[in-house]
Amino acid sequence: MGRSPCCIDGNGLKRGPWTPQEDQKLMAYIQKHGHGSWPSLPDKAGLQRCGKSCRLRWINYLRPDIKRGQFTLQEQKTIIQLHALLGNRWSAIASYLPKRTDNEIKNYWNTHMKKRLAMMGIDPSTHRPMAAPIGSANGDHKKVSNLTHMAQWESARLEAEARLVKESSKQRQTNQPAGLQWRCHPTRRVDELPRCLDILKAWQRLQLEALVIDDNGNNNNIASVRSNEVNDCNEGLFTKCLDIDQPWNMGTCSSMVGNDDLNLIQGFSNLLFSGCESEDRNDDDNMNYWDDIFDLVNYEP
DNA sequence: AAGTGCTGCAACCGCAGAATG
DNA sequence: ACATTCTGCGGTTGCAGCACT
Repeated sequence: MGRSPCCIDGNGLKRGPWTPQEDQKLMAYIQKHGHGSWPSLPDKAGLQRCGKSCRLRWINYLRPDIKRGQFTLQEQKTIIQLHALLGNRWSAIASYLPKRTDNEIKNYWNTHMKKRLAMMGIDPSTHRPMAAPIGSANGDHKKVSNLTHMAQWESARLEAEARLVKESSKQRQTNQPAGLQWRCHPTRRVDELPRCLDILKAWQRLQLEALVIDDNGNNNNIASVRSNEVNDCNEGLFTKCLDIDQPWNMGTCSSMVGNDDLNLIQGFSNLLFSGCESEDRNDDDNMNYWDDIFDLVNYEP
């Protein structure tokens, strides 16, 4: 049953790092003939490697449409968000990051992002606050409470994000021009980017800044202040969304985004929490939903 | 300069499911 | 229906290069 490993020791096949000559042979062959059947490729290409090794080398390194090097902030955000939604399904995550391979994303997650989230007191596997965040004293209830609210807000935001990703995916499947997720509105132009996205971006930027500073370990005080700002603002937003009678944390939120945007945030976050799942809605409902969003976007105090 | 420990990443391994005969 | 092969995936390992002592 099953099958034996294709690269067992002593079968004459080479293992370990690829040489430039081997890379050249593999690239030349695939560019001329395509990869075809991987198991038969090494013989045809004159390589002393197993097909599996050739496939891996091509997919993870030699393919011409691969982007290498530092992950951008946007890519890092996307990875965090998709990991929260999809878990360790690296190939699925990679499908949303053009030109990045699942192996590269997996490595990046394991070597960089897991540590950063852990430093923030967030469990990298569940994306929820850990019971005892690293660096905090026992019984630091205020911090844990903030993190809980942060996680709740993040969860709601991810839900919205997931919906947008889904819409975006549908869009791609119908061969319409790909692009930003907000283009899923049937009649809106690409350049009509919603202002409410700025709020989410501001939130994400603050969070990432705190993350980066935390990671360097050079300026933990600033990171702490930043995190608290974000948490306070999230707490205000979240409370407002859940209970309209709760006092709105005007001070902290206006310090972050300015008074002019408060109604915008209120409206947007209310929409996020107003049962905007589109599964059971028809096209008209969806159209109205997006119109509401864009009305908010165009809100001018 | 030499030794040691750590980090990042390319490559490997084993498994599951699809495809094929 | 079953055995075998192929493909793709996620977890893990090994090593080169770097930082530190």
